[in-house]
Order: sequence, then C-alpha cells, then structure tokens
Amino acid sequence: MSADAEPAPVSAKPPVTLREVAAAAGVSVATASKALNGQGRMTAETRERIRETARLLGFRPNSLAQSLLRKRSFTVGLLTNDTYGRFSLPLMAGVSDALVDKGVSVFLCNVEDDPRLGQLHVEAMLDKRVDGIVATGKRIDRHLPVDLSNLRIPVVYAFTQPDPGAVGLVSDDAGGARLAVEQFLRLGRRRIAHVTGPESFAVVHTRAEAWRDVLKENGLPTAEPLLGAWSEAWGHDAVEKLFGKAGREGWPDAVFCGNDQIARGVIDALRERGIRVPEDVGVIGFDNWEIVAEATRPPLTSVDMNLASLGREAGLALLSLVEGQPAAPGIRKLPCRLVVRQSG
Amino acid sequence: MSADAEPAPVSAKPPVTLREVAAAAGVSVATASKALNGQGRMTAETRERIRETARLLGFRPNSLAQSLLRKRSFTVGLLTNDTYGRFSLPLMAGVSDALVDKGVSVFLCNVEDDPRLGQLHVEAMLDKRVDGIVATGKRIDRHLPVDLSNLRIPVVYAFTQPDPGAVGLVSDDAGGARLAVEQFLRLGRRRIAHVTGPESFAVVHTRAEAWRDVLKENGLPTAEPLLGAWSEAWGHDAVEKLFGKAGREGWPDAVFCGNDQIARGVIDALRERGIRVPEDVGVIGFDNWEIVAEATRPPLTSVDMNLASLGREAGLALLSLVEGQPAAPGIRKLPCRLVVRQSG
DNA sequence: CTGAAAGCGCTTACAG
DNA sequence: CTGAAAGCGCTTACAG
Repeated sequence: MSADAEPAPVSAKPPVTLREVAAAAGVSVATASKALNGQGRMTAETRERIRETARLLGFRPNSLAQSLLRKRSFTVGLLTNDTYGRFSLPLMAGVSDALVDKGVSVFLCNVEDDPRLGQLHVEAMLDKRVDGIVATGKRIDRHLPVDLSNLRIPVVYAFTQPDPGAVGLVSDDAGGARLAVEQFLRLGRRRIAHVTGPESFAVVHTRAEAWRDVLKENGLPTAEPLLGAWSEAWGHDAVEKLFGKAGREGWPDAVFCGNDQIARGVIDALRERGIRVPEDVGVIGFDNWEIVAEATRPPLTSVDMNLASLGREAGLALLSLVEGQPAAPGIRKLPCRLVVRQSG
Repeated sequence: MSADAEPAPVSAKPPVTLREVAAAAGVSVATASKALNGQGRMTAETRERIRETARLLGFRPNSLAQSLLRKRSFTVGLLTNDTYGRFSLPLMAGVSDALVDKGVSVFLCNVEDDPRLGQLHVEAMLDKRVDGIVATGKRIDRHLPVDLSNLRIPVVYAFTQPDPGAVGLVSDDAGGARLAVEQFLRLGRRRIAHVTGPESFAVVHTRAEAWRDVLKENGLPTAEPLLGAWSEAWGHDAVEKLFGKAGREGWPDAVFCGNDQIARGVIDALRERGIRVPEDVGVIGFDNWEIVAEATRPPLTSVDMNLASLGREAGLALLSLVEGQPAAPGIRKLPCRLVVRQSG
C-alpha cells in the first residue's frame, strides 16, 4: 500500500485525479489511463496494480474531461411543458430509467408554455453539449414552445407533436379505444355510448373514430360521441343527457369515457340515479390514473397508455440516434393496455 | 463580414470554437476569450469586433471546457423517490425554475426506493461533477435509499428526512393545520373533528397536535383524531363513525381532514347521508391537490404546502452553499397557505 | 510493454 | 493593448 493512499474520500477534498493514481502506482498517466480503460497492452500485473491503486484511492474519472475528448457528454435534455400534470411523470421516469443504466444522465427542462423558458433551456442544453434531446408534452397535438428542428443533435419526441421528418413516439389511442369497446362486447354490451373531451383535442377524434369503427364492424348501431370538458362535472352532465329523458330501453348499457375523470363523474351520477355499475351499465375510462381509478366505486376499468414504456422507448430511440444508428422518421405508435377492475 | 462566417448553425456541423472566432477576428484565443468574458484590457473596438464575430458565427462557449477550468459545472442533481407521486412535481419544477435563470441545470435522478438505483445516480452525479445535490422525497420522515452525508459537495434536503447537521426544508405542517382550524373558528364552528392518515406518518401527529392545540387555546373540547388510510374509502368510514350513531347534537360541525382524498370521501359520504356541506358541516382538506379539490362537490377548501416555493427555496439554498456562503444547518419550515373554496 | 507528446476547448496569470 | 504559455483532467496516436 503506497503512503499516498487516503483512507476514504473526505469532505471538501478535491477529487482524486488520474495523475495521482499514476504517481501512486509508479506509472505515467497514459499508462494509468489505458490500464483503467482496458486499452493498450501491458502485463496483467501492471494493469491489476494500477486498478487496485485507483480503487484504493477512490478514483473516479472526471466525466467533464472525458466528454471533452470523446465528443460525447453522456447527458441528454428532457424538455416538458407538463410539470404540474400527471402524464409527464411516468414518461420522465421511463426516460431516466432507460438511460441511467447506460451511464447517461438526464437534464430536467421545464419549459411551461413559455418560449423564453424554452429558448433558455435549449441554449443551456446546447452549451452543456448534451448528446440529444427528448421532447415531451401533455398532449400529442401541440408543439412545445421551442423550435428543435435545426439542432445539430438528435431529437426524439414523446407524447408531443413532432416536427416533420423527426422521430416521434405516441400511444396508440385508436388501439386503446378498441380495447375498451371490445371488452364491452365481450361482456355482452350492445348499446355503447362514448363520452369524451373537447373537440379541439386530436385524441378525441382518434378515439371516437375507433369506437365507432368497432361498433360498425360488429353490426351495432352507432351514434355521435358526446363532447365536453375533461372533467367529472361533464361526466355528470353527460349522464343527464344519456339517462335523463328516454325510457329505460333507450339507455346505453355501457359508457366508454375519454378519461378517468369523466368516468368518475359518470359513475357517481349513475349511482345517484340508482343505476348500478356494472350490473346495469358498464363504464370504462382512459388514462388509468390509478389513484382515481381505485377510489371510484366500483373501481374503474381503464385504458393505460403505458407512458413509462413510452418514455423508456423514447430514451432508447434517442440513444441509438446518438450512437449513429439511422432511425426511420415518423410517428411510432405504442400499444395501450386495458386494466380491468370492476366497472366494465 | 469575414469569408469564414457561416450563415447559421447547420445540422451535423460541429459547434464553432473559440479558436475559430479568434481566427476570424484576427486575434489570439486568449484575447478572444477575454473580450467575450469582459476580462483584460483592450480597445473598445477590438472587444466589439470580437463580440460581433462571435455573434455572427453563432459561437457558444463549450460549457464542459469551462467547467473543467472553473471547477464548477453549473449543474446540480435532483434526487427523488416520488416519480409517480404528485408531491415531487411542483417541487422539481420549483428547483428547476429557481436555477435555470442562474444558468444552472438540473439532473433528474429517479431513485425509487432502490439502494442500487440510488448509488448509481449518486455516482453518476459525482462523476459529472455536479456542484451540489437537492434530495427530495414523498414524505418528510423517511430517508432516501442513499447516504449523502459524506459527499464533498453540498446537499439540501427538501420534503424528505435530512441527515443530522444538514440543511433541510419542509412545510410547516403545524402552521398549516392551524390555518385550517382557525378558518373553522372564524366561521363559527365549534365541534371540529380531525380525520387523518396512518399513525406511522410523522405529519399525522404534527397536524393532529396543532389541531388539538388550537381547540384548547380556544377553550373548545378536544377528542382523539381518527387515524386511517390516506384514502377516500377511509373518509367514508370516518363519516360512519362520526355521524353514524349519535343524535344530531353529538355531530361535529366541521371536519379537518389530513389530505384531500380523505376530505373528498368525507364530503361524498356526507352528501349521501343528506348532510349539507358547508351549511351543516364544514370540511377542509390538506395538500390542495387542485384536480381533486376543484372536482369535489362543493369545491374543497384545502391547505396548500407551497411545494413549488419549497423547491425554489431549496434550489436557492443549494446555490448559496455552492457559492461558499455558510448556511445554518437544521430544518427550516416554510409556511403553508389556505386556499378557500366552498367547503369550509 | 511503457511513456512522451499532442490535444479536446477553454481561462488566466504572466510577458512584452 | 495583445499574445504566448501553462494548465484543467483526461485520451489516443505514435515512438521507443
């Protein structure tokens, strides 16, 4: 054991450098570098001795210096405008989880809907020489308030509107809607209504179309979807519309809802009318927002967009772009899954 | 305009270096550096010419190179184990927002409750030479699954259990509870019950104690708080206990709930019993989880822990530690605020 | 098998 | 007023 060896990294001391390791092992920095990186040729003993010395000294290479040489920082930027929403959380966790094992760290960039913030963050990322950027949002039909189309680094879009020619990942909303409607059919439901969000959302149309397609394919009568707000209150109002006037025979026997909040409102309103879920009417939501789905009485069956997987895929897609693998541009749709609880 | 000047940063081209700026401006790199940093002495024209050249070339200094010299990376790590929860979101946004304007970027580190992940992320942060770390969690009486007590960089704890001798920021839960109870008193309520979470949470005791203190201070009768789960279902059960047996005179005229989900359950259960909120009974929640509070019928009055401010303060506290300002160790409590809606 | 040299992109004393 | 030199901590041809 060399006299230079420190017991353990002590607070406030600067980190151990390669130079110190080399000195302690009695070799040059070049040799030390090669020993630790498994490069070059040297006796097994030399290599082992250097490694042991490094271990003893608690040496960890300065990533900043490595990045400067390697032209890669092993960092990526994660842009989002959904810092108070619930969609970005699993998405961000997915991105981070996919990358941490590859030694890649993720910068969190909250851009809200503010172009100034967007600009600020993008410049910070570029200055810090991130290897790439994942752009994330709270809806797939809106752009972030930044232009990422002419950066010199790869960009992957996840759950937000991609630039033309870019790589984008979104959930397969049509597929998710099919899962819900087909579950109803399997349960013998035949008059399946659809209560969903505002017209201005692309997913409202995608899901409604899939709902109608499945009904048609099965020779069932279709109707207009009921559009409104993404809220419990709209769920209540929709029940009034659907179950208010007609005789019992005219009622739907199932309601496919555009999100879990609407579904929650629908279920509460049905209960207040003495209509039983799922005995009289089945209800399925969208988003699988667990804390809501599980508190609903009865617990809510819901379509899950697999956002954590989406994030993970986005992270991996970015990584392969960074590593120079060509990726087919365009939007890739990832499957949803149905989480069956008790409401439908 | 020099012949070397490029129109705009084009994709795939490597970034412009200081060397290129210097060449284009006909000076040495040293002079160029000083011109851009406002250092050294030179004619105003020289400085201006260099700056103009840099602007034209779209020069942005390589932050990695700067960090290597300055011994500061202008990055910090943000550890959290609450990636699927709702507490960390405003907290993280607050940290990020406070720092982006100072040129400091934030690494997102999702450690779940997994020591391996914790270790992995802390090592990545250290390797990347972050200037400091903010540790964040989902409850203030639990440690993250990592030991941050002997790092050579400053650490600030926000909404998670700090190490002894460290700087920690938490919400003032006792103060928050007082706000709720005092609001009830102001409204003339006198029999104020408390329905809250499980015994294992420190905040359950803190809030219950404050609730009881305010009652005592006002000469009102106190009782035992009702402990249960942090769920709507427990809210329902608690209403059964409070309003089930006794005659109307024995009923509380107000219920202070430990979180918004419990409050939601309480309000729903009261409605189902035909007890009016707020006419017959006032209800106040905790957390001000807007999407729940606003959907409750009537909309829920709730205590807000100001988590975004907490995050902001944590970011700023870390920054001053990084800059060498001494900070008093110990736990700093930040005030809550009451958001009055209609339930109490 | 090992080391001296050059260099990543920048900054900062120090000369002139 | 401006530039040459040294250096941050590392890696990678290139000699020997």
